Amino acid sequence: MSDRCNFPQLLALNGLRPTPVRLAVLEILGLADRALRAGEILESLRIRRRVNKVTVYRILDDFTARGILRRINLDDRAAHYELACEHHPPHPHFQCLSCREVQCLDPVPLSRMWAEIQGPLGNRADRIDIRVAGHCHKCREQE
Amino acid sequence: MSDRCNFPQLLALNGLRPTPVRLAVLEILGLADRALRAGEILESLRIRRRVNKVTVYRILDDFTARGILRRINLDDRAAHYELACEHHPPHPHFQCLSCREVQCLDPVPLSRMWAEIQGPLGNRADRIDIRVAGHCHKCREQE
DNA sequence: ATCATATTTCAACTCAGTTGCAAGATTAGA
DNA sequence: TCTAATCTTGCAACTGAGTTGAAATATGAT
Repeated sequence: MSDRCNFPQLLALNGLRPTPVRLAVLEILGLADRALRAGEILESLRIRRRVNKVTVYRILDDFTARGILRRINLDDRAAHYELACEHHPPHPHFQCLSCREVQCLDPVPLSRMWAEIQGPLGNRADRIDIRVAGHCHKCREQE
Repeated sequence: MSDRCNFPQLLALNGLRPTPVRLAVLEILGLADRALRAGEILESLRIRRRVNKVTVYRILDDFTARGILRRINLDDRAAHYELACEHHPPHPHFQCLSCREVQCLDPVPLSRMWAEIQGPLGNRADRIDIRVAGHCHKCREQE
């Protein structure tokens, strides 16, 4: 992802200054192969620089409101975040009930999903979050 | 639901005593037409009797672990709970982004959903939570 | 009735996030 | 350049939701 998105430009398009913390948040999420918790992002940031958690929470909220990030709610108490650029469309998440690890699954078009669900006539679906809870192949082997 | 489930029997099947708090939790959820937050359940309980929140959290955790209840995570921070008896199978939830109201949608079989998603080979899906965010017909009319 | 176990309570705590306001950085205008 | 307005970050203190450990109470079995 990070190799495909121009983060300074992305920020400029949103009228935001390319500050070190903002860029670092995007880079960390760009390099991750899974959705990260705010705490994980904060930890990564602190390896490089001194950052306050409030700053990170505010950046994450702001980015989510602008559609730069997607916030996903898994079973854990903490929300997870991932990039929401065109190279990374919405997709289901798989969470293993043994090791708690999160995997991103292939995207399913919203229209097909909405047809499958047969949502109430007149309602409009803007987003469909799908969370699969189960057991990953690694944990299943160990049983 | 409540007219179809025998709560004392349900508890007995799970080796649990039919205590007033446990029964009241089930009755409250049985009468609700939507998933409730722990706080809402606690509030309802306190109309009838003096109950400690820890008791309620422990009962909700225990019931969820035993499969008597389902815990669902919507966009709000607090988890929501609903009865998980055979008369009330898992189903997608629709949450309106304008009025925040939650609607229960018709159930979709797990196997069909898992096939649709094409989850990774070797992984086993135990549960699929689907949350649709959008705009309900009532709010769309007002636009 | 006595004892073991199950259930509920209490106080204190954690974790994830939020608030208000101060301090520092950046940009635009005089 | 200096200054003011604005944007961004930091700090301390707080909230809401849930958890912990241990004590108190209730219930069931003998």
